[in-house]
Amino acid sequence: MRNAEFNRESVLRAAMTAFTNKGFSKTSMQDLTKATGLHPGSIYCAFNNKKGLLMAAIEQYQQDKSDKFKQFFTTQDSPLTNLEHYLDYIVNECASCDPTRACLASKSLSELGEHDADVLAVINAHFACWQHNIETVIADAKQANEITSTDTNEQLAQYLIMGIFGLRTFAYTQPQVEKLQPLAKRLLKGLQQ
Amino acid sequence: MRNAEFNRESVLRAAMTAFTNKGFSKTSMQDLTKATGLHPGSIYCAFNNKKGLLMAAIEQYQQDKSDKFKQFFTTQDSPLTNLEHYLDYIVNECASCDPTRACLASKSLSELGEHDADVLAVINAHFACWQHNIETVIADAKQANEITSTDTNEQLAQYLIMGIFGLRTFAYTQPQVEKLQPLAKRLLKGLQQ
DNA sequence: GTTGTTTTTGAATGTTCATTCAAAAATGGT
DNA sequence: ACCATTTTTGAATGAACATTCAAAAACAAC
Repeated sequence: MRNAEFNRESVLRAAMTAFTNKGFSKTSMQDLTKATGLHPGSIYCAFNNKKGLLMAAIEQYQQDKSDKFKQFFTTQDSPLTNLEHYLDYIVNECASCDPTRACLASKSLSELGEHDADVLAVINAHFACWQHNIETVIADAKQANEITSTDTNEQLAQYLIMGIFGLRTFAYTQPQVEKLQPLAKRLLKGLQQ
Repeated sequence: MRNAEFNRESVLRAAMTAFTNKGFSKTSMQDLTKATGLHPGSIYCAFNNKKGLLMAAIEQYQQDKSDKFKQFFTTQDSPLTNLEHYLDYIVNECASCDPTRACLASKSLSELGEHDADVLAVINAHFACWQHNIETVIADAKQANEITSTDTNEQLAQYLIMGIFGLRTFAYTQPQVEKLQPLAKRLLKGLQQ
């Protein structure tokens, strides 16, 4: 017996960054060995192949994003206030020049989702987790009478997810905070109808 | 002197489909020669290289989409009715299994936009054209008192574009019409606030 | 019909890439 | 301390790829 030397999480976060930067195809194994500090053989031993590393990275991404999400919604403020702060955070993320501002899941979905069922499954799991987290927040907001819509939590959560998808794509072409902010505000208002 | 034998538009539409299917990186020159019917040398003679063919294809895409758009808004119905029909069309497109349901511009943006200024310029031109077309429609709708918002046409157009971006991405993961339809309706309602 | 120019053809080129593998090193169990 | 097992190492492999190029064919102009 012998345990792997490397730290799995930090390797996966390095891979996450690399994949988010260049996309799956354009990220070479050489890029990945450089980013993770692992030699090719180690990567293949631990993750099977390049695709396996991507899938593991997306799973880590899900975990990290879910943790971050919950940070925003375990405060003493009201659900809707938290949601505003969450959207502010996303707007600033979109407007930043940090290469990690892109969503690894959306990017991988666009690149591979239609042609690779394995990757699609991991991505769908991520979005299902996200949707579930949002549904919980919406339920809380309804209970607090901050949302009075008669639509299901599922529908409202999907609307918000759609909006954030759109915000992210929009920001690729026009990343100015002063343009993104009003879009986010209008999105939030849409929850109330 | 000698004129090229091939029909430029149909070659570009074939390339469009190929690129939309697999993305830029995964579409090989072999794929492209098969799809277009041109030999490698001819492609390089006419478009410089693979990237040149992509850019020309995106320009053709802009033309085709703009034409299609205008079809929807040269009717005897009111602007807002036309807009509804337009969104219905997009919803059905998103829900279909046609590989061309993806947007070549968004897909290329996600894959190359951050790393290639040439491609980004062509994509930005496409979206600017689209935004301009939508602004015109919104101006018409305001004039017909179908939209009373005090926001600028630009802001409202950007909101709609963001929404359609989001709808498209959302449809990758949940392509059922019955889920997309309500999202589109809510999007339209958002124009009125 | 001849000439000059351009396109077409498709095999050849050289690079880049994901993956493999066998040897070496490291570790946990006893 | 020793064995069994696993990981690490990094050069080697073979396939896939974008691009080039020189010869051939097609055309327009006259």
